[in-house]
Amino acid sequence: MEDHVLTPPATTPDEDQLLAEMIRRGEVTDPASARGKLLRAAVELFRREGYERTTVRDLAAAIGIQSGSIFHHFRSKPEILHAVVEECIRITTARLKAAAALHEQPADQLRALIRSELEAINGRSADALSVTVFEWRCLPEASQQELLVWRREYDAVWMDVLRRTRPELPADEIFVIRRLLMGAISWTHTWYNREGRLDLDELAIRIWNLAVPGETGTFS
Amino acid sequence: MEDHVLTPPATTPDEDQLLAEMIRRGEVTDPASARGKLLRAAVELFRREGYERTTVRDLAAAIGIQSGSIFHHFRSKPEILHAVVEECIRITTARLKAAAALHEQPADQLRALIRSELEAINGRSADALSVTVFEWRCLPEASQQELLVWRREYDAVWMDVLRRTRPELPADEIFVIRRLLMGAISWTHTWYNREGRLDLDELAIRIWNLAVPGETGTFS
DNA sequence: GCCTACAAAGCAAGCGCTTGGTTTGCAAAT
DNA sequence: ATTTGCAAACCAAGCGCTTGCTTTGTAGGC
Repeated sequence: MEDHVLTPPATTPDEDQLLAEMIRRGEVTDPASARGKLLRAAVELFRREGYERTTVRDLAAAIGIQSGSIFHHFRSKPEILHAVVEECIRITTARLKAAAALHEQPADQLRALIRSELEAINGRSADALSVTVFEWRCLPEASQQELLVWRREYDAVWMDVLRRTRPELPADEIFVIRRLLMGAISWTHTWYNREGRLDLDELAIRIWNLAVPGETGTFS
Repeated sequence: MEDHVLTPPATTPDEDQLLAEMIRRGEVTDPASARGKLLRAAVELFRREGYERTTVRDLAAAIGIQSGSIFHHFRSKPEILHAVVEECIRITTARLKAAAALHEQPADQLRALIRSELEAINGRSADALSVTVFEWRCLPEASQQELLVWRREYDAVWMDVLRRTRPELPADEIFVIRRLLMGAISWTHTWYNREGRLDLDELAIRIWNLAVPGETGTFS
C-alpha cells in the first residue's frame, strides 16, 4: 500500500482486491455462498422496494428457494437488514481508509476521501449504501446502537483529515464543513449519472474546491 | 410585498400570513377541519415511523376515531400520503416564490432561496418535507407523475435565480451547482440544531458563499 | 449416521378496507 | 318555537388477504 517505488500512487484503491481480502479474513460474507446470494438479493430488493415492502417471500423467490428456508440462514427479517447494513459500513470504511492511505498530504487525502465517498454512493455498492441510509430507521433500536459504533469510526477518518487540511479553523467550523460536504456528496445519488459527461474524478475536484480555497477557490 | 417605503424589506417572508391566504383560497386544507387534523397526524406518524409502518389504526387512534372512519375522509391509504406530499410542495413552493420576491438583485434573491429552503427543512414544516422526500417512492406511480409537475415548478424558481446570479456559467454548470447546494441544504436536517449557536441566517450565508464567490469567496 | 440445506404446509397476527347502522349539526318547513 | 329532513361524521364488527415465522419431513454429501 506504501510501495510507491514499484507502483505509482493511484487516485483510487483497488476495490476488488480489498474486498477479496476482507472475505478471506471473514469480515464480510462470501457472495458465492448461499448467505451471500441472499444478502445480495436483499440489497437489491430493499433498495428498489424498501425494506418494509419487501417480503420474505419476495426474497426467497429472488434466489429460488422457499420462504421458510430463509430462516435457516437468518433468525428473523430484521437480522437480514442488520447484516446488509453492517457489511456495507465495514466495506465502505475499509475503502475510505485505503483511499486516505494512498496519499501523504492532507489536501490530497481529502480529495481521495471525497472521491471514495462519491464512489461508494454512485459506484457498484451504491445500492447497499442507499439501503443503509434510507432503511436505517427500520432497524431495531439495539441494532442501531451496535452499528453506530462502526459509523463513528467512519466519521473519525473524515474529521482527522479535515482538521489537518484546515488547521486554522476551529473544531465547530470543521464540523459544519464536513456536514455540508457530506450533504453535497450524498445527494449526488439522486441526480448523478455515470453515463453522462461529468466523470467522478472531475466531480470530486469540484467538491474539493469548496472545502479547500487556495488555488482555484470556487466552482467552475 | 413591494412597499419598501413603509416596511423595510424582510429577510424572510411572513409564513403564517402566507399560509392563511392559501387556506382561504382553498389551496391547502384548513388544519382546524377533521381532514386537516388527520393530515397533521399523518405527517407526524409518517415521519417518525415511516409510511409503511404506520397503519390506518395508528392514524385513527392519533386523532381519536375508529380506523374505519378514516375512509370517510380518504378513499385509500395512498391517497393520504398523496395529500400530505401535495400540500407540502404547494406550501414550500409558495414560500420560495415569496422569498425571491422580497429582493431585486439576483444574488440577494439567491440568499433568500437558500434561507427559505433551510427554513423548510429545519423549520416548523420540516416533518412534512421529510415525508415528501423519504416516502416519495411509496407513492403510486400515477401520484408521482402528477406531483412531479409541482416539483418542476419549484426547481424552475431556483434555476432562474441561479442563471441570473452567475450569467457567465453554462447551463450544465448551473445544474451541478444547484444539485450540490440542494444536497448541502437537505442534509442539514440530519445534523442542524436550532437550539445550537449557529443560526439559520448565518448558515444560509455560509452556503451562499459557496455559490457566489465574489466578496468573501469561501467558508469561514 | 449425522449435519447441512432445503421443501411443503400451515399458523397466528395484523393488514387495508367494507359494511350497516348510529350520532350529530344545522337549516328549512311548519 | 318546534319539528322535520338530511348529509356529514363516526362507530362496531369483521372480511379477505398477506405477513413473518414455525414445524415437520427429507435428499444428499461427508
